[in-house]
Formats: sequence, C-alpha cells, structure tokens
Amino acid sequence: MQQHDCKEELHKVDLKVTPARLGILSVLEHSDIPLDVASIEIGLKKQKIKSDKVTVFRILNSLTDKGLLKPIQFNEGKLRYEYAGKPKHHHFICERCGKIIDIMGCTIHQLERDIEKTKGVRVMRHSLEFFGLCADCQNKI
Amino acid sequence: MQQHDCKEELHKVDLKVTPARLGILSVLEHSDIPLDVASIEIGLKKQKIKSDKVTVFRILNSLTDKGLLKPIQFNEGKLRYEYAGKPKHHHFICERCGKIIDIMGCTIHQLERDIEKTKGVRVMRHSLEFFGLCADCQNKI
DNA sequence: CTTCGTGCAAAATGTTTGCAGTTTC
DNA sequence: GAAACTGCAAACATTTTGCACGAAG
Repeated sequence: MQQHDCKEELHKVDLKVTPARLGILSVLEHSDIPLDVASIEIGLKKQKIKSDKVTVFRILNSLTDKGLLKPIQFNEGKLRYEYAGKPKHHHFICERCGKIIDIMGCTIHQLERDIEKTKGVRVMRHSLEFFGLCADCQNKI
Repeated sequence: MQQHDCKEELHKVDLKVTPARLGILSVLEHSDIPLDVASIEIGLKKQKIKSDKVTVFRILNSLTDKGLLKPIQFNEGKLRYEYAGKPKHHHFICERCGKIIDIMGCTIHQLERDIEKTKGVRVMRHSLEFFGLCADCQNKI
C-alpha cells in the first residue's frame, strides 16, 4: 500500500527503487514532524533496513532535488526534512522541550495571537525568510 | 561616538569591554545584512583587531545570550547574526546570487505579492517558524 | 588581585567527496 | 551489462570545549 506509492514516486522522478530510499520515504511520510538525519536512521533501523549515514544524506539530497522532500531548519545547526506532499504549513517550535506543532493558517501578527489561543502556546518570536529570485537574477536564468 | 555606544551596551549587560567585543558590535551595527562568522572576521581585520575564530564564536554567543544580537539562518548550514537594535523585519534571499534584502512589512500571502511588486523580486518560497513555549512548558518555568 | 576573556589545540557535529564494489533495470 | 546506488574512509565546515595565560575592573 504505502510501499507501492513510494515506488511510484521514485519512478516518476527517475530514481531507482532501493530499500534505503523506500525506507526513508516511508519514515518521512509517516512522521508528523520534520525529521533530522539521526531520527531518520532510527526509523530505518525499526524497519530493519540497514543503511550508512552517508547514504542517508545522499538520498535526502536527491529526494530534495527531485522535489519529493522539503528541507527545513529550526535553528539547531542541522537540517530536518519533511515529506513534500503535505499541505502547506509552518511550524511552532517550543524553545524549552523542542516540541513541534504544525501551524496551518498564515497571517503573522494576527496569526501569532491566533496561534497562542488555539494551541495554548506562548509565541515569543518567529523567523520568516523569503526565497526566490531578485530583480537582477530574473533576467539571467 | 559609535565606540561609546558599544561600551555602554556592554556595561548594561555585565560584559567586560574588550577590543574584540567592541569590534564585533561595530561590524554588525554597520552592516545592513546579517553576517556570518567569516564575514565578521574580515570586518575585524579591517579594523586591525586581531581575534581568534573561537573568540568570535564565544563573543557571538554571549552577545546573543544577552540579547544584543539576533541569530538567523538562511538554509546555509551556518548562522548569521544581526544587531538586535534594528527595527523588526524579515529578509528576502535571492536563491541565485545570495543577495539579501530587508523586508519591513508583514502579512504573508498578501505580503509575498507586495514584496514582488516593491522589490521587483520573484518570491518562490518562504520559510516561517514560530518559537516560544508550548502549553506544557509554560507551567514549568 | 580576582574575575572574566582570550588563544591554542583538540574535539564534536553535521555534511560532502572519492572510489571500489554492489545493486537495479 | 551499463548506469546508478551504496559503504567505507577520509575530508570539510561550523561550532564547542578544556586549559593555561592575559587583560579588565
């Protein structure tokens, strides 16, 4: 079922189907928070899939390049990845325990107060970056 | 002038006044974009201040702890720092040339289109994270 | 003169690269 | 069987830590 979907996905982006790739896709599809490499490795072990850390990095990079995964950073000095198929959302990170909560809406100042009310959290800061092409670079593609 | 302000700031947060600290504060106060450690080191050299990279990291950490600096990440695998005294803003990062543009307003969907119009950029994605305390942790401070 | 800050060496993390051997198609 | 993928060792980049020396208040 899930296994089958993953194979499809890999085919679509011209990547060969290997146990490590299926395992990583499966781990991330079933996680409700973005995972770092260490957590992904644990997920693989639970599935009895053995794979070198280097391979995990390589797979994460290729799946990201192909658009199947989205990298994300929480100011931890390392990347996390989440399955790109999920509906657009942001995250709330507890600065004390690290708990990660999905935030589905989006309108900042307003939004921060809403988040506090609906999630019972205290929003102390947020980080927001925009990525794209500046005026100069749009002409050089 | 600037020198004097920096001393004041250090006093206020109970940090001793040293050349490296004054230099780093000065570099960041005069930069209009958040800087990484390498850039800060270059800034120090220009001021003829010599300081070990380790010291720069330690100073950046203490100034951040004291609230004088704000760390920020642009998905580069390293931290940048900006002077905390600046008015609240976000950043636009060109994915091609790395140019960083300050974004002063804030209301996302609306906002993205506004940014495109006023800056002439093409916003392809943004990253937004909220940080604070979750419901559980608010009771454990 | 005591506390705090710095330099140097070494190490811890996260991530990438090179290459030989193995798997997928 | 060719092209792609993996494992292992080694390298890199960023950041942290330990400790003895030096500077700030």
